[in-house]
Amino acid sequence: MVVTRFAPSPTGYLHIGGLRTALFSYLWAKKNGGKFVLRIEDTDKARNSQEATEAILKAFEWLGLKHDGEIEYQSKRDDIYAKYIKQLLDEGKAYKCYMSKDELAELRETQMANKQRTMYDGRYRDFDGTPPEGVEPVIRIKAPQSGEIVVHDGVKGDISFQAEDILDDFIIARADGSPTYNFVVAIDDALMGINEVIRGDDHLSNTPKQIVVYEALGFDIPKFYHVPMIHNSQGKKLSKRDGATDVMAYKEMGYTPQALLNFLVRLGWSHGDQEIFSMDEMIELFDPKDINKSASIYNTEKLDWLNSHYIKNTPNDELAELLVEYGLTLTSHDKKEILLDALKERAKTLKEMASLAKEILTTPTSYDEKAVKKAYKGNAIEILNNFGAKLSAKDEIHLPSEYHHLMEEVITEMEVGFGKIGQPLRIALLGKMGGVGLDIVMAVIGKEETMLRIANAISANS
RNA sequence: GGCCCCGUCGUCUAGCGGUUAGGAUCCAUGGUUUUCAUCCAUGUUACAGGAGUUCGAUUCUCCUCGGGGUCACCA
Repeated sequence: MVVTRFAPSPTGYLHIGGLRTALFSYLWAKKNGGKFVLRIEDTDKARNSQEATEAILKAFEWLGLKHDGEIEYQSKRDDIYAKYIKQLLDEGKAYKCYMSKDELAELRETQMANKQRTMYDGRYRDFDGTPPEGVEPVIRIKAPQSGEIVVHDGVKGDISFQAEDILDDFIIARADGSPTYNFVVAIDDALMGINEVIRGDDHLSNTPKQIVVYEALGFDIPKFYHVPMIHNSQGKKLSKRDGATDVMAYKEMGYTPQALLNFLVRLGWSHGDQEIFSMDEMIELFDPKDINKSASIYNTEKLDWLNSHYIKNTPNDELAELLVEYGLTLTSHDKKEILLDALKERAKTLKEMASLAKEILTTPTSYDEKAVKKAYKGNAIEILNNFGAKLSAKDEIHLPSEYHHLMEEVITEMEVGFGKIGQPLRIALLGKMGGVGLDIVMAVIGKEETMLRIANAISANS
């Protein structure tokens, strides 16, 4: 069975990059009928927060990503880590190092001055004398000092590291006894049965260290897939400084989960020329072997396109429900079908859609000056009056086509072009140029409101 | 700086020795539209550079250049 995981550290909101690896992991587990584990890596007490964990969960909920089983918290697993630390100590695979932080810093400076690589010199590796007073030791693991470590990566291929280039006896437990990252990930992944690790390739250089832990403990090494980073427009790793990286900000901006997920799945992964993927298709077609080797630059042009695509293809009932979040309640509006049909063709986001709807539904209180100047000349008022009179005479009028017909009657009778009625009427109804078809606007707001707006405009602009 | 990874249109990407280098997005133009948008059509734009290997390289190898990641008692 394929078991994947997403293992964020709760230091902030869920960001775009994390979501993408989470999505990949999720899809791969689902495709294989496996499990997708969510593990909160909260070993750094100073930087973690409960709110951050909740923010991540909230984002998952919005996107419809469900983890399998209970959420695992590393902070609750101290005794497990302690057990393995003791085991390594007993087996002589790890040891106590009494070097102080100051000494370490000093060593590092010397090495830097000599242009050597900075690494622990192993001075306590085989120490059996009397430990210095007043220093709480850290625990270091005995890492191989020579030889080759090969990471079999499903995205990048086999990558080999020379132990002497990158390894030293790294710390697995701090002076206060708490275990460190590279130690606990390996243990957790092994114990939780995670056999396919999909994560950002910023972890690639950590992997040899984790392999050292796997081997010291005799655990099976999982299959790794290191996904290239998402870069900002400067070509650097995407960070919080780059603006909208918080997943929930996309909800606020009016993007749908589908669009965001579809956008993200295509960032660094592809399936031929296909651009649109439903969740089912993603699950069916996703395969980490098709993940790109190179980093991609984050750019929301395509997200906008996808979002409008999904808005166009969302049933109106569903749209009406989604729009409530954006301050638009029209579940009981009798013309909501007409309104939504017109709006979904032009809005790029749900937020935009809501504000467009509000513009239509609200009686204009002011008129765009330039547009008025242009439209209210000649016999514009006369035309409006004519139209108003014809509308007033109608007992029953509901459909856009009926309003359209009425407009046609006016232009035929007065021998003018469509623009002669369209422009002044548009300003009367909406206060400005541009926007939804007038017949639709009138059908949505109804006869009374239409007549009111025409009267308002005539008195304000004649 | 050491180590590691990467390099096809502006962007997301297809390509896996022989293609007029394809699609999408963006942009531009035209058509449709009372307006704006949608929609449709058309168009501009790419194999980082240099050596090899080969009958033939975007594709394989090496070098250069460029970009990125990582080097913590953070995760």
